[in-house]
Amino acid sequence: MNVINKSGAVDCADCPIRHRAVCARCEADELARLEEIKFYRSFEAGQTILWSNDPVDFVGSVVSGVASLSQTMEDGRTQMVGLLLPSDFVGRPGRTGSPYDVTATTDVVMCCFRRKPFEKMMNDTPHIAHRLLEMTLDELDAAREWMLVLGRKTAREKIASLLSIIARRDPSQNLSGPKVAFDLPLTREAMADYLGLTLETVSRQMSALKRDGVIALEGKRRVTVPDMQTLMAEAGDDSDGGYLT
Amino acid sequence: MNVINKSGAVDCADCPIRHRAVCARCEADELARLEEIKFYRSFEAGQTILWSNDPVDFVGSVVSGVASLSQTMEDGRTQMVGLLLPSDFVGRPGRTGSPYDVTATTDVVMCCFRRKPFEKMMNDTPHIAHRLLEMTLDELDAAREWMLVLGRKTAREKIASLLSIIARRDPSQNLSGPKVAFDLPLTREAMADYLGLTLETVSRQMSALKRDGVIALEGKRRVTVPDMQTLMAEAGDDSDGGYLT
DNA sequence: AACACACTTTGATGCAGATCAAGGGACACG
DNA sequence: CGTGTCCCTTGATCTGCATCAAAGTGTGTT
Repeated sequence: MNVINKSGAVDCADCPIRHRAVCARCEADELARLEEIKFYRSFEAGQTILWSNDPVDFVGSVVSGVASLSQTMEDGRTQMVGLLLPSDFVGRPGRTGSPYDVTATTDVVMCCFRRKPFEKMMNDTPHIAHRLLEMTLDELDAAREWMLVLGRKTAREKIASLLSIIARRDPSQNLSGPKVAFDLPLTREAMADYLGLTLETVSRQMSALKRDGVIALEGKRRVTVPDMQTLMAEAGDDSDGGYLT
Repeated sequence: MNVINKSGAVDCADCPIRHRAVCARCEADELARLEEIKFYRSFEAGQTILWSNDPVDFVGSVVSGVASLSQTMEDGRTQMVGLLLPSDFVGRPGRTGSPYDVTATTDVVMCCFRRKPFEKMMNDTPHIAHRLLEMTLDELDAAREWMLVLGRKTAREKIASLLSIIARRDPSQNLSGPKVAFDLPLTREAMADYLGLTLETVSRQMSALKRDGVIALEGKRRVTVPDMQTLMAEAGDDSDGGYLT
């Protein structure tokens, strides 16, 4: 089912997510302890990383790629409830399973820790627990921002909001100029599941934003945003970055 | 604007939320330190507890009553993003403001801690930080469950979901029998803001659930649920409590 | 008792997005 | 080279909820 990453053990010091993941605050000796309980796993695009309520014996961080958390009702309606980008954490210390399905939407590499020793370390060292609290509070804020999108925004605003978020979190951006370009890591259907729409509506609104010059498309996935301010205005967000009063 | 609670200092040992709030895990000496930095504040129904992005110098717990977190767009559309019941925590250590408006929906009493000393205590004693992490993870799960409601459920299912949640969290329930009764702490408009609907739709669906015998109403606010299983089926949730596989 | 005010209900109509349906482009594979 | 599989786009129609409008209920005030 899952392929052990061929690159094998990477030194934490060289890790691309070293300064943003749950281990960001760890000292050298703490990293050494983490190295002992860590292992890498790779997942191909489309693979399920874990099923809701299935017990698992690890927690971990996304090192590269994009994964998604989703919930499905009995009749098949599904809602994505989180997008996991590099450095995001998977699993909940103290629980043996996730209430959501976790799926790789692109190829994904994860840095996993065996659950029991990880929980022990959380109790021993405050750095990990503090960082996890900080990350969880950030995720809660993101989830609440998303509730506004789901509950009150129009289809066009929803699409613009999703594109803004992806653009903002894309590491390959130089945010100096207003112009921005990136690859969508999601199919139209995944976008629909994230936005509470149908894939047809997503497609139509993408076409509309393109027709209106808010975005440009090369192929299906490559998106260019000529002016980020315009996109954010379409999203219904505060016109500025939103941090000035 | 705000009235200091006449009851003055309550002994933590007698506090009604002692075992569920952020202080749940504290030892006697830690409680003593908290007592030194705590104070009570009361708010009347409808009062704003704090405005989004306004700096505040305290964090705290809801002791009694119900408050709500909400976000508002420039054009006035608003979405409630959290319901704060007794024991829930308000504020984020390390930040001076909340990104949401916090409003009292009923009369509310809060147990507040001055920010700086509280943050210091979080660093000194792991009990508070651990409890806060646990509570934040629970809130994140609740927010994600709500995303499914907002994104994928019909108006009728949304109403049934809200009623289920309020019934489940109401402390005055004996959950032995299938029959349950409670007072709605929310106006139709507040329900609409929570569910991403208009107040007219909320009213219509309440009437429909009543007509169909799923709920009974005495006055506008008192709700009786003859059979909790039926209500949960209407909410589109797994027929059981949802914890058996 | 009469009125004001806040909240709720109900009815009539319109529209955004869902649903149903068909077809197009890119890529893999025999 | 043809065929299958994914993914995406576009069109036609339908429908659930929003919107606009009016009237009902309960509570406090004078």
